Amino acid sequence: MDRLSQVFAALADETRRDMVARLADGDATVSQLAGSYRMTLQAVYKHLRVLEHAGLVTRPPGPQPRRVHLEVEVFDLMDAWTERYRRRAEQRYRRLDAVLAEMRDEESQHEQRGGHRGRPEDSGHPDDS
Amino acid sequence: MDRLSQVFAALADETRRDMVARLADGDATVSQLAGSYRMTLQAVYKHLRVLEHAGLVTRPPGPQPRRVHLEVEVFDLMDAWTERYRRRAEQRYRRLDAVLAEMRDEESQHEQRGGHRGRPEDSGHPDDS
DNA sequence: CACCCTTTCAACCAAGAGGTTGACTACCCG
DNA sequence: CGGGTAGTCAACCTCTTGGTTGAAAGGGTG
Repeated sequence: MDRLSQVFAALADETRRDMVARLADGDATVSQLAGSYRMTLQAVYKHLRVLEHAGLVTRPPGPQPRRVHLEVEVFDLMDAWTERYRRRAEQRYRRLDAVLAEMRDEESQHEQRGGHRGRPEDSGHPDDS
Repeated sequence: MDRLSQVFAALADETRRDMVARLADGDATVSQLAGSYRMTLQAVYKHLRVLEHAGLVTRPPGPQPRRVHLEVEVFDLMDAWTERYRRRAEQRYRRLDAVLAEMRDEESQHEQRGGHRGRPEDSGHPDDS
């Protein structure tokens, strides 16, 4: 499972998102966190491990009450991904607008002509995910 | 399952993320999409339904080759969420920096004094996810 | 109408995720 | 050293997920 999948999967769970929210206000220990949820400590611990494997959270080793720390930089990963495709889609819209504008221009130049219904499709996409 | 969970869960799958990438370059039909993956058309269709339920994709009803359309606005939902907690964590850092600076100041004012090791913890968090 | 292509539904299966209980390890403090 | 608290591991259960095959609708076009 690649990194991005792990991050998205980690945040797809409401409990884990709530933990992130909780940790944004300050580090906490496993048992402190467990106090907030109606499930066993072990279940909370499992959630924590998911967040940890996704890199959303770190637990610097040390003395007994180990504190869980949120690593917000991981959000940048998601942002980069979404931004990439948001941008592409927007560019496509702009291109489409341009094409439509062009068609309008042509139509108004030589008024009334046959219906040209060519679909500008089928441009092979370069297959990067 | 709430909306945000659906969106994150939808994007937690590599195949579905690739579909989003593919659709960012233009709408496509189910069978066109299916051509790109080494799984049955029905499996692709299932993925599409997940994306659709998450609101990441729409399929305006109409004549037979139904085209799948990407709805990038949904990304705003995720952005809003991440931004919220990123901001909180940053504010917390700033506050921590301020506290540390203050401690340094006090120390340098009346040089050498007893160790005051009060942990500024336990501020009840307002429990919103 | 009959055909063909696209889309959709349904039943089934293997693997994974979220949760539980129970036991075991690690550390701190008296 | 002994006990208590915090953290961890492991086995088990159930429900969901990603995938399969097989079959049924939908809807243009000859």
